[in-house]
Amino acid sequence: MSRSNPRVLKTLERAGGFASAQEVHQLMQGAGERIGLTTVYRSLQSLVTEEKVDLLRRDDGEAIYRLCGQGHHHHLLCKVCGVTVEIEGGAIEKWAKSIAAENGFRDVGHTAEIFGTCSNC
Amino acid sequence: MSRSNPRVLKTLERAGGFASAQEVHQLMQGAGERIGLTTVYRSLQSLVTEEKVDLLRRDDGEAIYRLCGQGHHHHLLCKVCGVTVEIEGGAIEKWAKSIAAENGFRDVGHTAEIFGTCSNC
DNA sequence: AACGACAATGACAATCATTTTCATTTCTGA
DNA sequence: TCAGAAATGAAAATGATTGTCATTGTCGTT
Repeated sequence: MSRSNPRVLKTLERAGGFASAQEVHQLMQGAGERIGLTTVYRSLQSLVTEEKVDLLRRDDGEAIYRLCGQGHHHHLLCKVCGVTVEIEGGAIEKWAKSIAAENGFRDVGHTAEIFGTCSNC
Repeated sequence: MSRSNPRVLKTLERAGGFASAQEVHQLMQGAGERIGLTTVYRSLQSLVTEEKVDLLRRDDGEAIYRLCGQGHHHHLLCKVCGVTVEIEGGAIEKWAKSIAAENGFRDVGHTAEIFGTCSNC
């Protein structure tokens, strides 16, 4: 049931661990690999589900996929140059859990991102 | 040359200072205002340029617009029935500020959402 | 080898937010 | 009032992403 095509993962690595689905597809086509765009999308989705890859967004909303370390974390993003820093979210985890409990919610997840201007920009 | 229609800004305020272009448009239509989707988009773009409004992204890539300088809040969302609860984010504000400071970031903003299953579902 | 069940694939169509086009309407200043 | 600029919005275009579905590959069993 693992739809995460290893060739897609390889290509993402070759791309520097940071590319959009369309770019991964073009890279593979350019390298002579025969693969459909649909399959690239499906593989990337599986990789995200398996938490082997991170799903972020370009400024124009296009999805970009990035190799990342294991575990759940959050991002600090520079709006100017696009650099991202993975950060610990221990405080957030606790906050989300307690808020959810107060309101009787179950099976909770959360998202949190911080964005600003980094020291170089 | 100010294409930032004040009715759009008003509506964004009415929406709690946090909505997508499509939602703003629907709100205005629902309120009986005659306005085209194109104009809503153009107005929101201008508001972003004028830095009266912040442009963020939903998880699915849809653009969401947020009033700047506004004390904002966060949401607790039920994935089943869609009910949302506005929540206080004091802890998050502090967390975001300190993380940003540690990494030398300026002009920081953030997003945070919690989702799960509410007590009725 | 031949079969069947089922997962994987990909060409193509559909969806949906957003942008572009362009004709029409509204404003504004002389 | 009139001309030109700006604003508006309906409809078409765009582009990323998802859905459909027929075909192909894989694998365990006879």
